[in-house]
Amino acid sequence: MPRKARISDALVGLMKGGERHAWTLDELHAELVRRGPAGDFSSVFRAAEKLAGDGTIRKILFEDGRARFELVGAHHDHLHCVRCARIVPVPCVIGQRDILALERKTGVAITEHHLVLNGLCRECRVLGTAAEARR
Amino acid sequence: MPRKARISDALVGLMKGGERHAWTLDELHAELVRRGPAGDFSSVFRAAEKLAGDGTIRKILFEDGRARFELVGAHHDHLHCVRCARIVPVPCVIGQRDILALERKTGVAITEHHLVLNGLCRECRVLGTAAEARR
DNA sequence: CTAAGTGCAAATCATTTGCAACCAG
DNA sequence: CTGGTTGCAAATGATTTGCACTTAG
Repeated sequence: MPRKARISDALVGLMKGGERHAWTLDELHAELVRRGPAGDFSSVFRAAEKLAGDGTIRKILFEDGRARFELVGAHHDHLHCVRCARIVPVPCVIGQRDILALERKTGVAITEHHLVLNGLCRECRVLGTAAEARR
Repeated sequence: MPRKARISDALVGLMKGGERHAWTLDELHAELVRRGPAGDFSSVFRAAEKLAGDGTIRKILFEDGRARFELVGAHHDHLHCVRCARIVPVPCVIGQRDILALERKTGVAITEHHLVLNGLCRECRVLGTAAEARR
């Protein structure tokens, strides 16, 4: 192994910090610049891609068209807060039973799922009303 | 209302044709060119955006990073076939009960969801094996 | 007339790639 | 040395926008 993967390590560090659950490349890069290790955007991109290849982190695409990265861990789904745009992990609401029933009914074979719930996170729910969120 | 929205009409026609469930802009444009009305790509884009604004169609983003448009109708979820890349509508497996339980448990407020199942559509399941799909 | 619809070219946005410079083992 | 890592610049790919032109009402 030649040269230390300073950016990769920093990324994992950030993500383990728990300040956010899912990070865009911009957020990762900005935070790296702010916190010190700096680094070029493309290096952040490559480090993230590599970590995703390793299986250390996972890349997910949301409706806003930007990819986000999160640490790989127990399966969970995501709430995309329409107010603060933050991604919040929530326990999975889809049962294996539901999947099996669907496979039987439709003839498809399912290997994984990706559920995004849109709404308000706990913090924003307190600040705004549900009606406001629908605007 | 000045001038007839020839492209918009053609798009709705295509989508009602049912040849596909969800269309990328490229697919819509290509089909328009092939079938006759032709039209510029940006016009297709604008017509689709407008229809989406109307509520006639819906825009969805998938993991491959391209937006797709589908007619608005009864709620359903989507199977993204990992073999033929086609989007297939499937009945929704998420119960209102599950959502309510999640809201109560986590304190979030959910207004809608977007579930993508990855796997094999019925046709591809016959051609390939599930093992092949996991590669 | 007049405003929505259209075409063409150019701009944007987020990513992705090419390539030369670097450096721990 | 060597091959993974980095920075900088330039290329992509999909989408979006600016602007002048067209045409149904």
